[in-house]
Amino acid sequence: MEAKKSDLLQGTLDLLILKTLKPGALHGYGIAQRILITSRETLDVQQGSLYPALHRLERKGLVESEWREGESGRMAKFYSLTRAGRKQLAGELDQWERYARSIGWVLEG
Amino acid sequence: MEAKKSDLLQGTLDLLILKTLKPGALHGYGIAQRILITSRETLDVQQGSLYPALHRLERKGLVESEWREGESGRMAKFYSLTRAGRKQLAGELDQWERYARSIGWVLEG
DNA sequence: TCTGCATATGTAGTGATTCTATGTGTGTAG
DNA sequence: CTACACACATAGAATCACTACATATGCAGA
Repeated sequence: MEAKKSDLLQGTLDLLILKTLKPGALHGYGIAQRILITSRETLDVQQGSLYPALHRLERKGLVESEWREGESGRMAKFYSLTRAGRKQLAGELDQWERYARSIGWVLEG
Repeated sequence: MEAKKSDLLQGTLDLLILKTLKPGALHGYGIAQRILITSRETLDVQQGSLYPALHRLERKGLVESEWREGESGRMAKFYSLTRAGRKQLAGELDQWERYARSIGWVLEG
């Protein structure tokens, strides 16, 4: 119903998630927090975007999940990269760089 | 039916078009050519994306159009930026830069 | 001549993805 | 005992780029 001021560009969320999982497993909530921090409070991933994205990535075999107890003593679903996920991350990193460079050329052009 | 490997990230097409129109009026086909050239053959805007985008921008009052004879002696619809369009362009340029920087932080983080 | 190609505009339908809004439940601090 | 941060999830709406298709013109070459 509302303005849909799309915080994230479509297609970049997967990249952010995969990159955030690279150092090690994290639960969904933690992924969003990590992205918020590393982006210096500029990228706030909404829960309604995050969880569907994680399920999508899992369905594609890029991440896998496991329920474990977190540091807070609470159960949470920890996601980690699969081998395919690491490969996908490398590809998406490259894609992003090439894309940003292309846009840059047009904006300077 | 097909893989939907989305050449362009959603939301960046308007920016590319507005930027391309900044130096002066161009017809749709010419805009796509210009983007292809300035992006060094990396961004190929499809017709099915281009024309809806132009109509969208016109409906929003960011560009205006006029049928004129082109250099080829053929009639074509020339688009040019409105004042609102120039303002929008400035905003989108800024947004893109901030967004790309944010992504960069996460990817380095 | 006529055949094809680059030019030029457009629509319909599909698919992918992010958003808002909402719902559930737990552990802890005041 | 009451908030609040944590933690997961889905439904529905909106946006937007893509494929595929339809139409038409001017010119070059066979």
